[in-house]
Amino acid sequence: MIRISNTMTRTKEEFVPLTPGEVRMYVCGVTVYDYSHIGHARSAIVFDVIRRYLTFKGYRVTFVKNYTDVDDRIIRRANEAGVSAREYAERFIAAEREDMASLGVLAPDIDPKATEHVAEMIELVERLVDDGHAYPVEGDVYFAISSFPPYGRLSGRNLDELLAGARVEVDERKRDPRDFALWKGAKPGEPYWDSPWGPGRPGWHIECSAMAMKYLGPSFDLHGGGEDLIFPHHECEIAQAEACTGKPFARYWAHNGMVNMGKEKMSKSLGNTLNINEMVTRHSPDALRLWMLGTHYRNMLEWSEERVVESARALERLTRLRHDAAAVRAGGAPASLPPAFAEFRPRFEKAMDDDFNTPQALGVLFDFGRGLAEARDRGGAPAAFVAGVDELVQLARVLGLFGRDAAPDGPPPEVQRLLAARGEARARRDFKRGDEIRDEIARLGWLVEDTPAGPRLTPKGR
RNA sequence: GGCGGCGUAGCCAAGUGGCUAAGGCGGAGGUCUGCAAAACCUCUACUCAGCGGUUCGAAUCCGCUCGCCGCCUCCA
Repeated sequence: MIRISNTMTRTKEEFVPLTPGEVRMYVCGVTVYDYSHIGHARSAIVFDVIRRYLTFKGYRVTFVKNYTDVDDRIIRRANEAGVSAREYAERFIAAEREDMASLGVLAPDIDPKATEHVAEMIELVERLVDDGHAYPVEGDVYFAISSFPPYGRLSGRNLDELLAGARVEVDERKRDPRDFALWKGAKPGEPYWDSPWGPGRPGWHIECSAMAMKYLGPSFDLHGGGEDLIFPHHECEIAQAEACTGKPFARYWAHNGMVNMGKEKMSKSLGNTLNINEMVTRHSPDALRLWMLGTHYRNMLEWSEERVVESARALERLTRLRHDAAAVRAGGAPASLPPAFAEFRPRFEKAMDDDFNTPQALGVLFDFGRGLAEARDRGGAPAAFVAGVDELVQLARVLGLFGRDAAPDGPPPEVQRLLAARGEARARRDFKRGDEIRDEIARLGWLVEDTPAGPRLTPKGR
């Protein structure tokens, strides 16, 4: 049984999908006006892991993640750059896809763009207007908050507090200052679509309601995103969707914590971001992922290059096991998982079942790793060791780690030649020469270690 | 001001009523080695921000205090 923290109820609840054996989930993607940063990476990795785990548990998962490709900032920056908004957005959509692939994040089943669903949004707005939930004013359309009493439930605020809040913008044309835009009339120089209210473009919130319902139906299982989207974005999504269909929108709401730079949230508006494309040149995707998953997804995570380096170091112990297993795999017949290693999968699942507790799940993996290393050093049954490593890798892959095969490239002939020469020198007990050759091999990028079974070559930086 | 969250070892971080307070990094000692590296073993929080309270029993529940963060505006 999977339990999940539901932002809507603020409790951990048993996860029961609407259709047995099937999960439909929607996650809010990025607004594509700049490169994606570490904060976006966290959200992506968190929901990637949730998706992978649900799949691992046997659910048929449909995963939708959108692109917001029309927005004030896209338009402004595209104008500055002298290209169309569409062209500008496409550039960053391509970059985002590359970034996600480089992080080992699985592509969504569907990744709809807002601009390709304007018709659905117009239809949704029309229905809201017809039903008295929305009203047009001079080419704009606003959602009438007073027509939807549950507004504020997700974020835990009541309508009076919102009014009292100092930062509600005053717009005389709105009936109520808390009303929000569903449709924005086009200003000169802006891209637009024709609508019953004149040329314009959709508001931000409406796109997610429209696309989620188009691909997942009026009611679906899990809606995710960063916790900074709870209000107003997700609140508005609910209002639009439920006012329109009269059906409950998402059953469970999951929100990931922010990545902080120092004490402050990393965000594009604060200008303190670290882009993914730069980070993946400095750190392996697995190190970044291990670092992120070492903190529960709902907690704040402070950026620290040192922590990532530590994670890379921790990872090496497990990576070593993979290499060692690969080295002996060729030898014997495959074995089934020995009983000594049977405890780890249930422990792993127990951790993950409890609101996707990746820090605890990783603890299990490291315990497993210790057990395997011990078995390896004891000698004995290599096939059992290999079977154990296979199990470990399977579990790690549920977290998106070890996506690439261990099969290392063999050492180049030059390195092999040097290794043989070193062996001869050492046999003569000419350790000085041996050490020189070891340094030479190191310069070629390979680490030499002497084990009871002979020298072992490992490519550096793995 | 309103709403939500956090404060656990040198650092990071699980644990949210009762076995020895996970795991990672770092540190100390040991085994192995020509040396090294790696690996393995042992040790590294009598204590969970502070103070009260509830309870047979609390890091875990309640209250207060202190410190920090997020949202209330675009934001993953």
